[in-house]
Amino acid sequence: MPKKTFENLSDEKKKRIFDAAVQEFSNRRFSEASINQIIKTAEISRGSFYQYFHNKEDIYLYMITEISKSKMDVMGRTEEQNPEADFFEIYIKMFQEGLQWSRSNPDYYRVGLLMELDDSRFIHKLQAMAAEGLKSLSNLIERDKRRGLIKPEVDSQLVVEMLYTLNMNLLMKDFMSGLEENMEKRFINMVEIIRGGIARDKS
Amino acid sequence: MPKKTFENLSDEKKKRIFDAAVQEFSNRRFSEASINQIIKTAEISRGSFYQYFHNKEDIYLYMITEISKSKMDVMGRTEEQNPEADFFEIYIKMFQEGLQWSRSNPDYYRVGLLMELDDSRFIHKLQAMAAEGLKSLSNLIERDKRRGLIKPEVDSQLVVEMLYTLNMNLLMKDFMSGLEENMEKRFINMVEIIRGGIARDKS
DNA sequence: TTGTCATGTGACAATCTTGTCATTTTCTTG
DNA sequence: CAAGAAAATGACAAGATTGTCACATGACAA
Repeated sequence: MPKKTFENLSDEKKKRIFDAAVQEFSNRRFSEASINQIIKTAEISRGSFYQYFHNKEDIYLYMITEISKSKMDVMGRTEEQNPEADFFEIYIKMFQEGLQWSRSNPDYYRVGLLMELDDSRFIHKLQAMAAEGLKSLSNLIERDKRRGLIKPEVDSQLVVEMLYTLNMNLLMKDFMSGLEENMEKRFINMVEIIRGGIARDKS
Repeated sequence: MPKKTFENLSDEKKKRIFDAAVQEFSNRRFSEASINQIIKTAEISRGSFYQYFHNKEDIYLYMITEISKSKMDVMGRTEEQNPEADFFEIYIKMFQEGLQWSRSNPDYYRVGLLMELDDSRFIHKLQAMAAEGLKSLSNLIERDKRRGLIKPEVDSQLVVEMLYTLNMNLLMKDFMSGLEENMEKRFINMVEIIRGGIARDKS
């Protein structure tokens, strides 16, 4: 949590600092990011920084929170929109919306990917928290089991992990290389393979 | 390539340095690993180090090469052993052998995983080279297509990537958390899902 | 105008890092 | 044994990093 002194700042200055943080954390992993760079970009003094934030973790958390807010505004309502859609329809839709969001907020998106790459204690805690969010997905799979769409013996948690892993890997490659041409096609391809692997045999 | 002065060293000293490098690179990513730590562990002076190697990349490459040799001695013959086995049988066998190798050489194994996590230019080049090795796997899939075991429209390259990604993710988790109880079971579970997704419908 | 108080500042200490180089030590060979 | 070659050494330069702290500044109220 930023200190009270930070809250007191003008919106303009707060934004300047936030943007500087995004700039840094979207180019270097948390453990490699430098406060020096942030204060240089934000044009504040070293002393000020420590008057606003306790340390690097503090500003990172602040930034992540802000970004999450922004993402929540755009996404997170896919599930409610089509209550009748099956798991894979919803999942693909979510992917596409995520893609759209990442295209309009490339920096925020890069922050997220770099977070995935980090291996500091601190970041691992955050990742664990994020993983909680995946539970709702496995609930969807369970529902489709009851509907008779998915084999009952399938480990839904495992499937969610698989999809998440493959998804992340795909985004990561895109992020690193910049080529994303048939990314969506590849994504759907992968999802279809898994769907085929867990779908209940038609009979 | 290490300098000639390094080659001239006694086997004992070479091993001492190699072991020190393994110790460091199995605990920190390439970009974070410190030469200081290596020379301290190996008990050589700073000057000596630079008389043996050009820089950090140099010793890393040397170490990776040695590790690869050691792994090649143990693995890499799975495919030839059962020329009649189908792709998934071979793949699972490979995984199991790899697991065994990693258990008898945990440090080498950690080096490999940390390499996967790094994002420096240098390491990316190495990763690209390693990826070449995956081609032989997609050949196996192609063969199984011809055998009528796998749907002809499947993108074999994509399947290999999926398996590789999932595999890595599994190993990584194990690496981080230390719990590996039902790892093999989970692995087979995942592989079976993909197999089900690309297998030709029985008819 | 003056006193108070929140805020801004950058020099500083304390740690790191890599790569170099003049010097010393050890080895080898005539 | 003695001279010349090869190897080992660690101090050093030059560059980072984070967090602290004594002080400067400026706003606001009495």
